[in-house]
Amino acid sequence: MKKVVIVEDEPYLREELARIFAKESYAVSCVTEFRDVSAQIMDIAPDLVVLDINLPGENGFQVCRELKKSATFPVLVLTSRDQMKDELTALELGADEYLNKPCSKVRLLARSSNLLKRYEGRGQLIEGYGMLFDRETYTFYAGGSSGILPRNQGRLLEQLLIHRGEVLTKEQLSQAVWGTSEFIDENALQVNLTRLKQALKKSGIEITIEAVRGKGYRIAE
Amino acid sequence: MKKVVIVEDEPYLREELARIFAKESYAVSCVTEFRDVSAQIMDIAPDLVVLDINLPGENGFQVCRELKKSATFPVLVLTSRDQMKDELTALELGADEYLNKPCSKVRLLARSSNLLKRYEGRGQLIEGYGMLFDRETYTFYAGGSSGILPRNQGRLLEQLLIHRGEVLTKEQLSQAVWGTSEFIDENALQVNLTRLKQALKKSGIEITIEAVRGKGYRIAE
DNA sequence: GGATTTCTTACACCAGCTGTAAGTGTCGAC
DNA sequence: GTCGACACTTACAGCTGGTGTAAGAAATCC
Repeated sequence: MKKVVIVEDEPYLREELARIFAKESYAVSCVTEFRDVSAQIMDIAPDLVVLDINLPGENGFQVCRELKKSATFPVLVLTSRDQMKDELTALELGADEYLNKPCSKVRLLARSSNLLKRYEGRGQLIEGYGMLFDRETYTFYAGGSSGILPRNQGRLLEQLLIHRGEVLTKEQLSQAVWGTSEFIDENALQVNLTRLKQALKKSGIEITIEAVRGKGYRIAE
Repeated sequence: MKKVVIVEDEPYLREELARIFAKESYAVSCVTEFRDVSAQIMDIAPDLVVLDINLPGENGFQVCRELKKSATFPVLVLTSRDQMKDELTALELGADEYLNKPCSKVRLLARSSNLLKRYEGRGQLIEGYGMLFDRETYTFYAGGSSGILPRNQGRLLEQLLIHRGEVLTKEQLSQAVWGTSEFIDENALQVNLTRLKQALKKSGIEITIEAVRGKGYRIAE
């Protein structure tokens, strides 16, 4: 069953949308507290987000931008602002669909299921730094082509991407690669990191892994 | 530079569309002969197709369906038939976008570049039989998870998917896997096919490869 | 400048993909 | 039904590519 989150401040319309999706056997959640909306949504980890742009407190565009930074699900913008400018902005920010209110029930559902179909089977794909990365097979997509990382290098990149920005200790990385932090051969980790860096460079992926002396490693911004 | 193919029978509108895209630095091709349209398009191998539904001779829906069987590029349906039914049909067939004529220049371009952005960096992904298949790395996505096929099995599946429905001779398959049809060891091919079948079964992919006695192999419908 | 940390390179080991071979199963014509 | 041709299965040995180890070079810090 697909999970959909509805972000809409007008209570009547929110309930109406919830009913429409519930009737089609979606699991529906609604955002009713309009602070840290993107964090709330990420916690739910839905398969689809229906997002209004005119929100009290927060700006819908901002929410969209934040979601699209690391989201693995599509965002459908549904709004009564029928300015072409808004449509362009939303699409520019990476929204997957933009519909004007009022919107017929069938169209909304058709577009929704179209989006879901397109995102299907992409559950474990991480997005970022101009590339897609499959956590299961360690396949990456960048610049129109794709490649595969060996298991160890893949696990390292996976950790670095998930905790992008943060510094990861060698213990954490060892844990991720070998499943244990006992008797860590620091050198083995080191060698695998070097190999990962080479692989990324060779594939034209612009990710710089930097050492933080005495602390660990992180992706340089 | 992105290649776009325009399929539109009305000459004036066709030129207008061509101009719009050319101005935005797309490489534009137009279909003017409305027979075997999908084959013509596949030959061009564009990054985007703009497709009218009302065509002389051929049905636009049919073209869309055929393209989406093995296309690695998005299809934008642009038509003056403003029936909701048509929109649903097109989306159902896998069209990536559906716009009504007349459509503002900016909206058309915005939606186009949005589609291109979404398909960017996805390598050569083929869709079909409830799965996605990457022709470069032989990674497949099905039922929410993913896996990798070894080189030979991947090449076999690739050929079968591209020519789905058709019967492929052993010579064609040997050619695809080893680059030569000279001195074909039929047994080697046979073994690899068996391995492929096992791999597909193990991954829960519902593709049945059937032998056509004395002719070759094909995917059973 | 010396100590500590990080990085590079080379090498031998091993898993998994590969083709070969030999044997079994299945189909269709007579 | 029987026979021959074709299709399939299984086991095995070779090879490629990912892996950890080791030893030494480079970078960084005090």
